[in-house]
Amino acid sequence: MSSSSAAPAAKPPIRDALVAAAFRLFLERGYEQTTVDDIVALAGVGRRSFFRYFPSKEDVVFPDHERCLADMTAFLAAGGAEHEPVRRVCDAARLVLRMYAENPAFSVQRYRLTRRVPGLRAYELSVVWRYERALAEYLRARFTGRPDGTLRADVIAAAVVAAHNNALRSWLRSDGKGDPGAAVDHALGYVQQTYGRPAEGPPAPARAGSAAAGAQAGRPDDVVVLVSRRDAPLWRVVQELETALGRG
Amino acid sequence: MSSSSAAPAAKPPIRDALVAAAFRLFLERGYEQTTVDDIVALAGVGRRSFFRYFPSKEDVVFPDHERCLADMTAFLAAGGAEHEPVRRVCDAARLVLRMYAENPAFSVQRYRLTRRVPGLRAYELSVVWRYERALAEYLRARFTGRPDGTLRADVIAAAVVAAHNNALRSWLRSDGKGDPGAAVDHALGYVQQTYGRPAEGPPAPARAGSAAAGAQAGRPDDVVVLVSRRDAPLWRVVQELETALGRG
DNA sequence: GGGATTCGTGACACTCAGTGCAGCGCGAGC
DNA sequence: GCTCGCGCTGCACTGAGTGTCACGAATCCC
Repeated sequence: MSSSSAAPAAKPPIRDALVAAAFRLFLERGYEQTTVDDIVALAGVGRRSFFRYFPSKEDVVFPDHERCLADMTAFLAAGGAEHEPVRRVCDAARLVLRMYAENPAFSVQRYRLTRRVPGLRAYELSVVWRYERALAEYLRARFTGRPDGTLRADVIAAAVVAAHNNALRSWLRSDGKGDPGAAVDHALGYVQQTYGRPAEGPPAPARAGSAAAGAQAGRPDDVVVLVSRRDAPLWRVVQELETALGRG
Repeated sequence: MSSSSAAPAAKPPIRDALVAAAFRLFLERGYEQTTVDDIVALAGVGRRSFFRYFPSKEDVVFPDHERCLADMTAFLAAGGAEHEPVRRVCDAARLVLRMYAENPAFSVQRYRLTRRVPGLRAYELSVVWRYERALAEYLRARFTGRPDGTLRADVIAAAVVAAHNNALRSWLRSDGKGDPGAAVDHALGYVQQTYGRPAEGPPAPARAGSAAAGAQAGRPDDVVVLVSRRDAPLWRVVQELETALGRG
């Protein structure tokens, strides 16, 4: 997937032009110092068109969250009861990370913007809240009948979002260097270990005694679970890890 | 009510008049159907005075959150290290409940309002976010030095807020009947039982990030579970492993 | 006690986000 | 060719939020 080129049917070039013009100006002179008229002037379109593509000025800063949210709800709706629920919502959260990781430079710029501008921060909160609600609703459905179903669902959803954001933000603060996936996996692993029951129904795919390796299927959420004794020498663990990953 | 007389030191009767007029109109004809001019006309003050007391139209709906937030930060700053941190933030969360419980009728009306109006919901999110940040900052300070200090702090703060809100909202949905304190205690008890160590003088010995491990004694859970993405770079996995083991 | 100061308030003017509406170009179909 | 539909534009309007100035009352200083 080379990003741009080709694309015989880039349906809205005007939308992209608006995003590009907006970010150019936002970074140049700041968000609040830039009016919608400035943006449309630079993009070369009419002012009314801006609001046809984005319901508000804030929306242009998060042009793909709506799609990502739809992806997440679809992902949760599709996956039935085959997987352990906590693991499922963790995987759903990884979809958000993937969107951020697709454009590291863009994500970092946006992060700096949202940190400085209170209005954008508030907007981002409402976006995050919708993700959290999607996760919570899924968990509520899976937890119906349990003693504290909705409470557990809400708390776990909040924990997943907080862990995801903790790792994501630390990656964004480091200017998008390194692998955000590992950090998010680590953070979500913490939550999963806290709330997830080890196995249920059909067990999670990759389990093993000393090291696990489901080899096949390059699914993006393909993870490895390594179990080791705490007092094992580090070099031994690493060696085992290499074997499990099939590298080295 | 002979209004005038009495009240030797009701410092801002005008502020209260604005809140009263605003809620009267909001409930009568809706939030967005009410303009600031309508409010100031009913309150009998100039339009400019409204924005002197409330920075925005949304703020008039949450007239006491600023004070409550100040109370919470003071509470957290005052209480030193005598108490167990998780219990401390749970107690801090109860301050918010107390504020809601002081005026049940008002709280219920406001809840119905914020549920219907997206703009108010977004504003409330930003308020809740500030509470959560206060709790998280406190926990971060208490967790400095621990393996995943900031991660744990953020996750626990989010869990506390989610549990609190779960109970609070269920109370608000029931029109403020019953005792909200009991429900919130139950919800916070769940979080406290999940994250809080039963008692502590000196900090807990060794806990690992993605791994559970009481350090000493050949307890059967004295193992490390590492969850990682299959395609993560090896050096990153090793780094994570070191963190989890508490070495490095 | 009288004049200067300060502070809270009101009134006017202005910017800018967001919306409704009417017109205009442009490709598709009968 | 004419029309229908669609997307874009321009224009006018509402309403939130801000800067500024004028007025009145309480205060302070002499």
